[in-house]
Amino acid sequence: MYTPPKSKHIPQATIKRLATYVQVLESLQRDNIDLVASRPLAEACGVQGSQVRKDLAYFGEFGIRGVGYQVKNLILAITTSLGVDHEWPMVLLGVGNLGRAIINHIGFHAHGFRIQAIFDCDPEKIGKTAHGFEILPPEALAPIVAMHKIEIGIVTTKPNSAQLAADTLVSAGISAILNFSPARIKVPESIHVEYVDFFRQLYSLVFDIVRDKTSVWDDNDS
Amino acid sequence: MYTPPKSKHIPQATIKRLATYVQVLESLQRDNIDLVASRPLAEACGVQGSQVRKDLAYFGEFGIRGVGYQVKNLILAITTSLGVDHEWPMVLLGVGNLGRAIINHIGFHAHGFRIQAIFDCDPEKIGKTAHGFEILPPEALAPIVAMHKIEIGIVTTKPNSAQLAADTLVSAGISAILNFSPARIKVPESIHVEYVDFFRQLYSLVFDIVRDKTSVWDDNDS
DNA sequence: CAATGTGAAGTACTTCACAGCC
DNA sequence: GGCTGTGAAGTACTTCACATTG
Repeated sequence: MYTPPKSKHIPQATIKRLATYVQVLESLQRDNIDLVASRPLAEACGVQGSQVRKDLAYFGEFGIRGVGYQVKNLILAITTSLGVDHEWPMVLLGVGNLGRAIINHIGFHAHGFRIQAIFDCDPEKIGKTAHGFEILPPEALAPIVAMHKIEIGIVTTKPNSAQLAADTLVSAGISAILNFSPARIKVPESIHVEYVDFFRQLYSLVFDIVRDKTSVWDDNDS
Repeated sequence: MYTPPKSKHIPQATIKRLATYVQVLESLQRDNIDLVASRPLAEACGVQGSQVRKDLAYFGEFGIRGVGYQVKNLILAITTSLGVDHEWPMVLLGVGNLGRAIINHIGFHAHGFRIQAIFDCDPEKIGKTAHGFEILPPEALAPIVAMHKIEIGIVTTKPNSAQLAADTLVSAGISAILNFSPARIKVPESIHVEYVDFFRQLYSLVFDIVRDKTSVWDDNDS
């Protein structure tokens, strides 16, 4: 059951961190730890204790003063607050290497993100199967989205097909897109898009490495 | 050749955006566009024009007033500033589905990120090949890292092996880790880590979808 | 008495607005 | 005339510090 958040605006950064908290809490659960304070939880996530408490406070009071948080309770509180406490069927467009890896990604299923059907434009691929799914043509998308009330579409096409895939998803009635292709896409205001682009992170790592090296050389004047 | 940045501190967010700018600039280049102003570039990246100009200003003056930026020039200026204008050899630990997809990921090679060798702990896998690479045992890591002066390691193991993989990389002398496994890892201060975790983004999409729905119901009082 | 929940203070990032230049 | 480069103003997020409570 969904409980509305206490506060009106919640930072994007908070939502992303909450996902991390769940990840760490689940690993604590596997180790049979059922109580945790904000500080150790925060440390495992690479943030401050006060950050954890503030993030949670946007949604309610889930802790016990002087004690901490019950792991099981807190996982449920966060997943319920975010809306990830039930199944989310999804469709995937673009059955290349990356697409196949995503289809097979075990973690999805365990967290309620279930791929319902997969699609590709390539006539060579249509009709064949990948990890037990029949590869369908784009025309088959809209009825499946409607029938299963699917709201999330995954794009794993090559960059030059990403916009077409996005357009197809939008006209099929999807409301959010997870884009793995290294291309920006244009969609109506009302559609939510997230980009999974590890080049951003690789660039960031390289910059950090280079910065480290140069700061060793010139640690003299300003 | 590397030019040091004009300013001392540069926001992480700026670095990540610069990677996006390069991506969009490269697609402009493919369309034979060789001049672009901050505004249209910014729109394609989903940010403000002033943001683009400020981000670039951290590193120098690359534009022509009244005109805009030369696409080719700007790509070079950004890649040089970040240190991604030359090859970065990498190693990969964990040859499962995801690992194989990453090895085969064509974009890496095109951007100078070259996988040099791949490793796995599973005796069943060691000695076999994946996409033309022989799967090596962890013991072989340190000498290869040293020989090729490798600084970046990719972790694509299952979550319960991620810490072991990270420890192996650190003791082999790596200085940055790109972690695809859905587990937090502990490393010394001096090691840079970036997490590629699309659950964060999926959670964020779900929250946006749910928020949209509820805000339609209660658009009355505060 | 230990750890939460939270206003208030601090910091970091973004946008504005316009002078400077092509 | 149009667009860059940039201080100054604004906004958003993070951390502090402490009153509160099991």
